[in-house]
Amino acid sequence: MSISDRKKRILAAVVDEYIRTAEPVGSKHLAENAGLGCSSATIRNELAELVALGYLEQPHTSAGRVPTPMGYRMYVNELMQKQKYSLEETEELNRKLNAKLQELDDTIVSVSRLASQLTDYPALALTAAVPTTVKRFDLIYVDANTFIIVLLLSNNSAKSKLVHLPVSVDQTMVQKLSSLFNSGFTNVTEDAITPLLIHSTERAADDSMGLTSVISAFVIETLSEAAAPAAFVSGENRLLNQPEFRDPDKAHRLMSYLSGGGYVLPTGENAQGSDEIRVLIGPENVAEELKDSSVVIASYDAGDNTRGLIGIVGPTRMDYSAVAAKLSFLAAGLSKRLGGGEMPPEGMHNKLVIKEQ
Amino acid sequence: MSISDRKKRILAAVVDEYIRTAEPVGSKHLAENAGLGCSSATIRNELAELVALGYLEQPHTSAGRVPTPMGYRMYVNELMQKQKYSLEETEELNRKLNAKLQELDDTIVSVSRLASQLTDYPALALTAAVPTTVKRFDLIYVDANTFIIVLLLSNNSAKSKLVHLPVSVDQTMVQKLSSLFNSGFTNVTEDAITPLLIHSTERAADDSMGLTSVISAFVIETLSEAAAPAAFVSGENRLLNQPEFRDPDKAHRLMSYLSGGGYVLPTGENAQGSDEIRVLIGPENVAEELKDSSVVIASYDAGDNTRGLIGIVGPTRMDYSAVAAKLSFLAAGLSKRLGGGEMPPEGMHNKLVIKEQ
DNA sequence: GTTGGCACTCTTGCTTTGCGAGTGCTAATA
DNA sequence: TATTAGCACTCGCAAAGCAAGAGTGCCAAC
Repeated sequence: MSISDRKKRILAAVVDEYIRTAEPVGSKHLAENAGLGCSSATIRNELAELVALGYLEQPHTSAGRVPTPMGYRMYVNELMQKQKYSLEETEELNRKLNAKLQELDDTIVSVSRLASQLTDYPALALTAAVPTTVKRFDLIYVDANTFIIVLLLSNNSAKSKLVHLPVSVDQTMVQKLSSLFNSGFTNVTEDAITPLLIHSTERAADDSMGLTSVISAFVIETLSEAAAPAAFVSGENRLLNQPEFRDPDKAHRLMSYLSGGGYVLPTGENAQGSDEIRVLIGPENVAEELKDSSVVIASYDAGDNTRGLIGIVGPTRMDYSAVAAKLSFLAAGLSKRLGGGEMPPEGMHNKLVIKEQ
Repeated sequence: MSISDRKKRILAAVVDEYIRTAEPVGSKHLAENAGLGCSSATIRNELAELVALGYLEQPHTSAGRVPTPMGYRMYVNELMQKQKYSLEETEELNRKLNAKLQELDDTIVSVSRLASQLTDYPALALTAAVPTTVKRFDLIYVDANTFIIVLLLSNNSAKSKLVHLPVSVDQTMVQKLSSLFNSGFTNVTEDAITPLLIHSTERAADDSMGLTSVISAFVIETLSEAAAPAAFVSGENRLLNQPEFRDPDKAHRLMSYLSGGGYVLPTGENAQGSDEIRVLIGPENVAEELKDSSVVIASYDAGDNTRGLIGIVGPTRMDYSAVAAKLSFLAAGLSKRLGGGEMPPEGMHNKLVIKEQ
């Protein structure tokens, strides 16, 4: 069912104002400031209907109106003004992003931190879950008691570990193991590495010192670590900036839920989705702890046809527009760095596609 | 100046009770519950003197007494009952610690997390600052455009990085570089790797493709990363459990200070100190943000004659005794794992040495 | 030096009260 | 029929007032 154009304008004005001030907004204020061209009485009538329709509610008789989750939904889907960044702002963002992206290793962590900084809400990041394999093995003989395992992974990273042994190994044994692992343990995922395989390798190498199991343990650990989607949370404490979290108990509940890990982000169905931003408003969230918060999620191309997620948590009274724009920008930046994606061309990254849940 | 024995007993009772309840404690309550064997009137006289001496204060006339930082200091130095763990408790702690220590990599992070969990205060960890060098270089030739750099560091860890090149290199060049780096870049600290050294290596290798600079950049980055003392904070949000941080602004201030990094821990002078626990009470802290909080710090043996720090932040009304015991236990566990230290024998790890600041 | 007693102080929580914001309704108007 | 002005009404909120209770300081007696 559609609602009149004027109702939409009024609803948008209410949401905008409420986002700004966190105070219920009244008819008089709208008449004076929203430029709707009608009197407060008219607006009152419209507001009453919007309440009846479920888009707004009043905390109590004779307070102003406050958006319901349904009201936010409508706002996000249809009414919200898309943020446009000026050239300078784009450059500023790019500068910040690039500064973060310098630090190679934990790109996602630092981008999530940046997201939190930019939005002043807590941020979450979920790395893509990619089935990973070992592409190549190297064992570097250091001395009789020491060698280094080097794994080249299918996600194009190299992992290494120094192994110290109580017994001595000779160089030929190291070479034998190296070639055995290269033939038997490459290009298979973690679950293909069975105790059976390990055992047969051990026999083939004539290894009585447990080297085989040390190496395979490292392989298994590395693969599972690389494959598991890791979750990061940053800036939890920014919640305390929001008036709706002035109650320390409430804040604490959500914060400990957040630092418990990012189960917040729906891990499924992020395979396809492209540049769209997903918004989960209040009760749309599955987790009980999030029932009166909102989550905004962007997904990024993590390479290998996989996608990771980056998101923001805040009160339902969230600046959806600004948050969506920023996340979209960051996700594009991540995609560019990690996947085959491209930064959206100048002035285009504001073309957000908001997908209804 | 020393104070009477009874005053000490009263002071201890006040601090204990205040730690427990966070409420100012009155004379009547002490007379009834502290087992001091004298009447409330007597206690009132003593309390008045303790106030005059600066160990206690009253928030306002006719409220109970509250310890001053000086009062806490006295408590920590002389009065506090050392926590003793029963056999079961020791085992429980050991079990938890060992569970954490399984996860190899970020031992310190997980121990700091455990510390926060156990104490219900935010925890900090600072890894030891060790000048690190490369002991050995390996370059693994993967294909014409790809090779892996493997560094064996003086702290007995191996670091690796996959390098992808736009141009092709032949295997002999990789070998040449490998031997050059092994002779020129090993056993020197980061600051010995000058642009001059890099440049001369580049010429010696006849490298026109910038391989030398890629490799040396990785070396420098790895060394500085390994050498820099990293700081971790966990469980900031537990602050919100403390009544003194019910004011969201206050909590927020401290929390963002904390997540800004662990500049909280005095990094210097941790070289020698052994099993002692250091306590910084309120204004004894240098950082403005900590002036009405307390910090408890234990140091652990991180091997190579270096020591790291692990600490707890909380209100001055902190359960010093419990915190000190737990930190001491964890530090001993870390020392055992990382350094040459030993777990204190059964029933001995309660022998805390509290060092005055 | 210790204790019981007592008047005094000051916080805290509760209830009361007045105010103002904002509404809903009605009647007049375009 | 849609809009507007006017007005009475409701309700939350903050200031004010009040009673209770906790704790003190002091004094006189032991």
